[in-house]
Amino acid sequence: MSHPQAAEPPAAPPPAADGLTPLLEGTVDCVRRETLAERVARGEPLRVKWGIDPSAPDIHLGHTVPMRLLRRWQRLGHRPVIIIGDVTARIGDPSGRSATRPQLTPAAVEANARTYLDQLFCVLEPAGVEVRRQSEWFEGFDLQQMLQLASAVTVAQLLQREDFAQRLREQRPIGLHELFYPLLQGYDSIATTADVELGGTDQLFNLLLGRELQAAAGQPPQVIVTVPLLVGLDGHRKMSKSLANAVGVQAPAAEQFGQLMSLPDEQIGPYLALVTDVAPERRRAILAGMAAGTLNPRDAKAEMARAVVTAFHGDAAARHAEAEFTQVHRAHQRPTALPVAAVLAGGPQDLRRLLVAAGLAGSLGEAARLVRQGGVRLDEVRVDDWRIPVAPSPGTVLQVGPRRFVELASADPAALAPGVERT
RNA sequence: GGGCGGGUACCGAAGUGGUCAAACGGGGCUGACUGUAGAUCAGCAGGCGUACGCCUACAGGGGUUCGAAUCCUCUCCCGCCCA
Repeated sequence: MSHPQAAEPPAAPPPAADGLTPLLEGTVDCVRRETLAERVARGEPLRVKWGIDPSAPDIHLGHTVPMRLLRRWQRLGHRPVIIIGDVTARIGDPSGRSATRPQLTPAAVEANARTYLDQLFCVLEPAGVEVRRQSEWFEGFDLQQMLQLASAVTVAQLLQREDFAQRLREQRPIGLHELFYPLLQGYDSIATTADVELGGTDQLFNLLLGRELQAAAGQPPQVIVTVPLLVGLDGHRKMSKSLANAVGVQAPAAEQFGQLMSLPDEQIGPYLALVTDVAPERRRAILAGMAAGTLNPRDAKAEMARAVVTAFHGDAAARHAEAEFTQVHRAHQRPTALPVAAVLAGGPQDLRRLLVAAGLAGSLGEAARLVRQGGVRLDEVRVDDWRIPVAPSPGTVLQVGPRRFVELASADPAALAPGVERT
């Protein structure tokens, strides 16, 4: 990553003589704070733009950092203008990436865009939100308009962007289409007459370019507000679906809880600040407790995880997820509900084939390896030789590793043993 | 159009005729330990066959050779320099 952003909770903002604290608390940069202060002082409801590319099916926790800020503005009387980047998603935002992204097909983008609409309102309140798609204005864009847009900036200007500059330096490819990304995003601000645009700190370049394009189009340039980037579960890189370090807002409660528990301890503070509503005093108490050694980081992390899961699934589901987690990972017991695999033939079977059929191994070789390494259990009893066929009865629990469980059932539906619970 | 350097497993990257199913790092997985799916330590890691073995794989095609990721050739793709 070219510019890893420590997602430290930002320092307390300066005393808010201009009354902007409620709008800017927890943010990183604000470009043209004076402009913002004036307009807010006049009581103007502002059009606050935030864009998201439907480049993956799920919105994740990282997206919710700007979304939560947007919600705050919304509650203070401003209008969220959400841009679904159904055109830029086909380019793939190269921000902060060191490689060209694969381009998505329009159909894939469309499918993702649909799922986003629901997910947005996991955080935002629907009333008064303006949701727009880029295709509304780019569908009819002609070459003339494209060239005119492109003439507003220079190549040198675009190449200042750190990820482009870095790739150029390292002699790695930069697709010409990628240079258009900031232009398109900037044009969105013109099309929606944005007064303010929010984004992660990695978006600063794009956001600033939006100001220039607006000015060139005769519009007052938008105010820019950036928020810290949320570090992913690996504890180092920005949360991103493609880095497989993301927590989906629609993931099941148990999965979210477990993923959050795998977060490195140093990120507990940033997560509390960025993706929970835990009060600042409580946050400080938690961090102080960990520093003093009086609070087990595991418990602090569990509190954070519970707060996050509660926001998406409610209190009961969050408590249940925590209880299950404790049961499986601390007490090393099976979870209360298990997936059922109808794979039993009724006689002795090759354990490897059972594992593959139950979806616990990808190949016979992998299955053999899991058994050899001692990772396979039948009803809690380790089985370490796959060459001896096994004949488990329906209801037996097949386990791989510490956290993958499957309840075995007969492959023949007619022979389903009575009393076997199907889920 | 010319010159040069590249394309290796999920990712990055070694290897430049046999001992290569391919070093090393990351990611993944298993075990031990534990405060968790965290940290640390150990190990595993193409597919099929219950050892020996076979098949597929080092951008793609063709070739040389007893034998090729490695040599030749054509094609495709990427980067740099020159035009």
